[in-house]
Amino acid sequence: MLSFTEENYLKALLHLTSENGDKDDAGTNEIAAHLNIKPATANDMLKKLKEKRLVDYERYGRSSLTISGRKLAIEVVRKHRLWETFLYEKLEFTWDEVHEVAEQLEHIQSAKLVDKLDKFLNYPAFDPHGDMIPNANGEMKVPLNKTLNEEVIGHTCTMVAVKDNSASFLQYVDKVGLSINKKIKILSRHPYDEMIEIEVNGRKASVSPKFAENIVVVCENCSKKSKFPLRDV
Amino acid sequence: MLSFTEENYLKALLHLTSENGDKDDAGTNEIAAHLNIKPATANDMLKKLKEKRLVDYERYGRSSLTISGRKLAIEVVRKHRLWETFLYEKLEFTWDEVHEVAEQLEHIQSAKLVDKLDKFLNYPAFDPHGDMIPNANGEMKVPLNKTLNEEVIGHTCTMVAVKDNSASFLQYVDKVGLSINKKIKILSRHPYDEMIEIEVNGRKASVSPKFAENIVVVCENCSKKSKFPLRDV
DNA sequence: TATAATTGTTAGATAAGCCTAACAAGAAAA
DNA sequence: TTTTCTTGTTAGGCTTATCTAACAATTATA
Repeated sequence: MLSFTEENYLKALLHLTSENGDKDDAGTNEIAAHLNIKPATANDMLKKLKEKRLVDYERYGRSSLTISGRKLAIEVVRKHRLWETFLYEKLEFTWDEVHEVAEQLEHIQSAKLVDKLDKFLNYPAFDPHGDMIPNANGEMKVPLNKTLNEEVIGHTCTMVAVKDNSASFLQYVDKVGLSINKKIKILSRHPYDEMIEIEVNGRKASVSPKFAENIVVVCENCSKKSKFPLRDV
Repeated sequence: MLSFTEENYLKALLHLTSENGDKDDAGTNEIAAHLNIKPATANDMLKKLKEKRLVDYERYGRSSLTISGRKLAIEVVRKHRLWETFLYEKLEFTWDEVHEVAEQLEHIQSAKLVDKLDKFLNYPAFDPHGDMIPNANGEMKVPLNKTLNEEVIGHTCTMVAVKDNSASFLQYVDKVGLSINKKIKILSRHPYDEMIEIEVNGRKASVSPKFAENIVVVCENCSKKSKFPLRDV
């Protein structure tokens, strides 16, 4: 069982490597800065996590997660984003309030809790910030930054974000029955005026290309790649 | 801000005093035993909590909570029982699984979270074990162990427990739309056969005295006393 | 390549929360 | 009332996670 602190180091390492792009390892100072602690402290912890076989660390070298470390880190990220989604969707928190509380909730130890929460939220793929939520196997759908207007007929996609934040547009979105994480099925497209027939929550609606242009979606059928790939152990 | 540990000491003291009846103070050994730690450790903490004005402690004397200590302890109990209710009612946990996870969740710091959770659960008065949940002011309704059959016409009561645990009875309970924490309004009683007309979730139903005899309720109108009274500060 | 700047490490200290072992105070019993 | 038992306290240690200050290795620069 890991301490809160240890979990936070793993999470930091995940974010500094796989997540924020190019690099696949991180320096001690960098890790310390990310966690708002001193390099000396991070150094001690890296040695401890190396002992536990969660981090690859060598004296004066850069550090990265082992496979087991990565798995645990992804589990923490999964919990964080599920809790953020819960706070936002069920408890009326605003998107900017969720992070702080989720930082605490992500450390609750109970496999059953996470799985039941996931089910309760209907297996969301994205949190209120639009970040991907790993599923129980650590896999994620990578968003393709497609708009609803570009979606293939017959496919089912998930709404990720809006491009237009005006009150009038958001009210329209609401009226159609759409919101973040809603599943949208593309039924057809009228050749005459390009109007798109969609289905949301079993309810049909017809939207214009202009409207569809401002809805960002990810298509479950089109993308399979994981942001934090969990190579086989 | 209190640590998890400090919160647990306050909770222990609350349970050893106001809750479990007669005594209104607790000995050092008793507190230590309740928390599964050594008396020496408890002794240190009692001195620390006295410094923080949360506990009344004197050398070689028995300890009790101050008004502020009691308030904080009740807040922890409130959170514990709200989380138990959430796990049971929303996440399909069984009543014997909720405690362990709630022991962790009760320490999450966020006033907004507690209040929103309370609202989300529709301000429940009892947790899955039938224990009273303090409201935002630390007040609780004391159950009177009344059965539905004894309830006054016109009053609204809350279902707390069942006396008969047979499958056939529980299915009947379910069919009528009843479950723990459901609010029941007593509409009338037919003089001919003593059948009781009730309203649950806006739905009317007619139940027999035999049925009503096996439903334990607490009447919001009949009891006002708090189990952990929060005297005025 | 020699020096300067950056980055990483070690040693020693502190605070929280726990322990054991020895001792002191108070209560009960002889 | 003296002895014994129970209860509570103190002193000194341990671990985790943090710090500062001094030092070492690596990398960049002149």
